[in-house]
Amino acid sequence: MPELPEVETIKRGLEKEIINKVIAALQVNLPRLLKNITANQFQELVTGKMIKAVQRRGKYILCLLDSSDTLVFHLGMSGLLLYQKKEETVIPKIKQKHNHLFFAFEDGTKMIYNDVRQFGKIWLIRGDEKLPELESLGWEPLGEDFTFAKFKEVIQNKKGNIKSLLMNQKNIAGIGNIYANETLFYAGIHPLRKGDSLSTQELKKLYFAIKDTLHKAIILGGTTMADESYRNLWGNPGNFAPEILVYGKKNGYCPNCGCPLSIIRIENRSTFLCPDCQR
DNA sequence: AAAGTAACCTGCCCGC
DNA sequence: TGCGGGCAGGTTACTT
Repeated sequence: MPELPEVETIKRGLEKEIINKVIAALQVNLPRLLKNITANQFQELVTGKMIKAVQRRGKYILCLLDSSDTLVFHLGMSGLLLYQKKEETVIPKIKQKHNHLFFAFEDGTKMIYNDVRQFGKIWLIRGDEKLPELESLGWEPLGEDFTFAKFKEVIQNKKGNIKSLLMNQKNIAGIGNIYANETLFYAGIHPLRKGDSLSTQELKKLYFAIKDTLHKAIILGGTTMADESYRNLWGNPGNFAPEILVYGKKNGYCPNCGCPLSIIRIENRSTFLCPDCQR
């Protein structure tokens, strides 16, 4: 589910709601989600701690605690973080049986980690210990230091297809299937083109497509497809879906030239493209 | 070195 | 109505 814009939206929600809140109680219903710590240790190290800051790196959410440990979430395909005030109504479409982690704050509010498919992962980084998953991440696509020169450097000498290069988190952190499809369509580049075959002009188009698309998707609160799987902290859908031009458009037509879109599979992921506009 | 496949999970949709 | 197959916004490990 969540790619950079969705994760950023959740991160911004968390900044509004949980900064300076103390985790009074904790309930772990699915210990398997905890990756570098046992449920007992997790309880011990997180209970009573205050959230001092929230950050995003790629598709990861980091909650910095006053103990100098860091709580890290990766939402996988279907993970949700939901915030609830005391007796607030539960969001009907979200099934309570997939609530796997409960963080109860001192003020009576709570944060729930819900995940239908259970591909999400949670870590507790102790002090200044390093988490390999974070260390290996590539450029932050909306970062100021991610210049066109850096983008070109990352792509231009690679032999793999451009879609896989975009989705490889070691190159750029945060692009998933939706935004890879969309940005390649914007740039008019066929997803199977090799990285080292792209001209400077093509790379430039793609670079700006990435910056613009991700930026716009964040402004609109991310993408919630018809199945409504993605929700923000308060259970509301994002508004980028109407802006989507090719992803998920089975039997759809190119908004540029009107010809039928094709679907191919790359690394076992559905890839939507216009065979005419993307070359 | 790169590309393909399977695995981890549950749920939904479609065709028969 | 039910069943089976395929698919879903991610990542990793293993095989060709």
